[in-house]
Amino acid sequence: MAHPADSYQQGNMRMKLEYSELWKSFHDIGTEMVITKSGRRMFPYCNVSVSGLLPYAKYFIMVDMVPVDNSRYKWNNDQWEVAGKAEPQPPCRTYIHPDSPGLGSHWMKQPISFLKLKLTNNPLDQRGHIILHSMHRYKPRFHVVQADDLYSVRWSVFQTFTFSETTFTAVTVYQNTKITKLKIDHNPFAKGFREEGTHGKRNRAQKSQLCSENSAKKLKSSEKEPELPYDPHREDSETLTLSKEVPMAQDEHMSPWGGEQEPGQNLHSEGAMDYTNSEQLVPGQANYQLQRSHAFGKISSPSCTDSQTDCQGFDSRSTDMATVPEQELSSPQSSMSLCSSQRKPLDFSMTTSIGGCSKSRSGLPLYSQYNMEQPLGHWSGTLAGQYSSPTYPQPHPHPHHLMTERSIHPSGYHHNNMAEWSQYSLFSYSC
DNA sequence: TCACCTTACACCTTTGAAGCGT
DNA sequence: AACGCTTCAAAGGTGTAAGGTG
Repeated sequence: MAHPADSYQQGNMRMKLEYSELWKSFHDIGTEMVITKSGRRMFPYCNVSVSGLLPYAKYFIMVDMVPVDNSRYKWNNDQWEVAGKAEPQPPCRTYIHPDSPGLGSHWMKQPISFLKLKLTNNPLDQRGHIILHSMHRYKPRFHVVQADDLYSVRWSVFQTFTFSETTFTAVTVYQNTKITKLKIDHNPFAKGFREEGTHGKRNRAQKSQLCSENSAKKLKSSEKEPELPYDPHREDSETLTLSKEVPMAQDEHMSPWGGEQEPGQNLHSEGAMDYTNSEQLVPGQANYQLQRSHAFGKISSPSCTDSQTDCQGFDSRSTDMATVPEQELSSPQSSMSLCSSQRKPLDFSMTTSIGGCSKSRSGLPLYSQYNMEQPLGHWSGTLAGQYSSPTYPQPHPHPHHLMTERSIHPSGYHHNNMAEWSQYSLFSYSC
């Protein structure tokens, strides 16, 4: 009988997307996320729960956005259609959860909220927001890295998870009115636009009256309706009360995302990847296990967070992991393969971190970053932006907070050729 | 002309400090 | 003094609409 700790050593890391029913309801229509110059939060926002971490080990939890294809889109005749080739990708930025590095027990205690993650279309952004192109499609990618500090992150194993229902089109103005309505209905900040109350903006007189009404409402706060899933401080994972209010997810083939792109067109097409990478520094076996929260279209119970049945919801229709052969999913180290096997880096914003290089058993360098004394100014701020901003606490005292830029290469953590890698660190690189 | 973007705005929630009572 | 609760104002998150840009 295996020791309980063995399960951790075997890499039973799992990730579950919270509010997946809400995500699906958006996904069925074609999720759009507004991006602004000053940065805009996502709604629905990314909220995941993880399990299988070592309780007393430290982890970084990170998110980046990867393009789902190489196309630019336009909204025409009530549907999205390809409008040409994608623009060169802006500097890839990785949002590190401000609790990082945190103990495994901390991360597993409650769902991990990325509420404060912001998206921007400003390539000169200095606040560390994730830079995207409008009218392009992206998918959030979650990384779990066991590391004590930022310095050691680069040598660590990346467990990467994606959820197909989180795919979205970045827009500056909503294109699909159904999305607008769905956002208004579910986002408390947009309550003022709900039809149940008033229609659109009120004049000042109405506002004055409203203030009085609000005061009265506060006195009756105990009668307040339960709000939709928003509270970032909620410690339980009872997000599923929501499922009563969200339309049942439709089959994937009904989704506006479906059928528009072939796997082969996807720059990140995992299906074309090489999963035989054996050169990674993996301290132990690391299974890539995509955690599905529910079977498709199935309303799960609030208590299913850690249930076994919850772990069986893998559905080839509803997850991008369908592009990965199942045997690959269960093979050791395949989690890194997902990243490392991407032969064409999409983009890499330069780094000022000190050089680092890990070596495989064969002696080949794996993942390295090179010095740049002077970062390109408009690119600075990715990681340091998080740390230097008063919004984000400094998670760990480390000299490398002095870094002005440190972006995780979106396409991988494995390069055999150091010279090849180093050139990425000089300029933004697009394939 | 058109598609897309920026900006200002009204309306809303969240947050945290101040005040008060126990 | 410490704690908990309430109140209130400021900060910040929303979608909308008008105007700007290429």
